[in-house]
Amino acid sequence: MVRQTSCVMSVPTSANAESHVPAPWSAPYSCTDASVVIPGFPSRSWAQETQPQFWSKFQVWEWLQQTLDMHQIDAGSIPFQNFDMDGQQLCSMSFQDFAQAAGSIGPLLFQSIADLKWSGQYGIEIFAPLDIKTEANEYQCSIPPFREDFHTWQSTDMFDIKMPFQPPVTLSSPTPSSPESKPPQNRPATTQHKKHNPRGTHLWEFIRDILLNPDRHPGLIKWEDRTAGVFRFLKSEAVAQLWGKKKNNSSMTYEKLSRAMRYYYKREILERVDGRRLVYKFGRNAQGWKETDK
DNA sequence: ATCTCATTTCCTGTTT
DNA sequence: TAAACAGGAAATGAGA
Repeated sequence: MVRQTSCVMSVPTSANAESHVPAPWSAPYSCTDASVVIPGFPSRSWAQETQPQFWSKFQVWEWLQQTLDMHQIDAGSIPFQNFDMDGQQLCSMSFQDFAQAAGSIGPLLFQSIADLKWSGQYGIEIFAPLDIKTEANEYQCSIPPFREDFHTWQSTDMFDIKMPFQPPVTLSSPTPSSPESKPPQNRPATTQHKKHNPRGTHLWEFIRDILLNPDRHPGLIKWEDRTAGVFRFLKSEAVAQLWGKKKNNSSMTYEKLSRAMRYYYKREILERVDGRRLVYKFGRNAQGWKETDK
């Protein structure tokens, strides 16, 4: 019995700030208000959509994330907890408050909110990327082409292609594709060169490979801090579907994928990144992701 | 056949 | 309120 997954929202993305090639399946900001189009989609008033003073904490968080995305600012450079507030509180912040909360980025954020307040008041769409309905945008715009794309991947599985980091000679591990490899002395000779890796690629390697090949899957996952190994899912459900495709499992969801990701914390393949949704960090037992590993 | 491993599935509760 | 996060428990399936 397969539980049907409905359209699930991943973190809304601004236009792929990092990837120069726009995602073939996404025309994010050309999509119109999906609450009109999608039956059952929770409708919100226009004022609630556009005027920051109506935002929830979560929407404030979304705005923050997207504004940083837009300006290609490392999200780790500002303390998100300083913006743990709803839209009303946000709008009551002075220029100085922003400067205090976000340092040098404060003015930029202040300007962004000022623009939004103004555009909200007069009905002008200045901040197009702040489309709270990215969920619906993905439903409308992303999924169908995304599936088409699957067909192209089907025949040429990227993970069967030799990656720049793949050659074993470049890595210390005898089995570069396996994270948990222990020093060979503890393993029988027969298993030293062949890890228990029944399905070819582990999840964390799959994620890593997407990150290392952004042109192949633009807009799915992006580095937040390249050197520290911090990354963020932009299209969580799309990644899950891609993973499911690889595993021949059409019912894969981000919820299930994320459970597998959480198991990696204990094994130190991933480290927790607290307080930031859809953000993970490679741990000491993840290999092949560093720039120096190439 | 049995065991291990790496998920996958399902779940309840919590946080954002 | 929805989406994401946490993590327990059990199931699954492929390799050893």
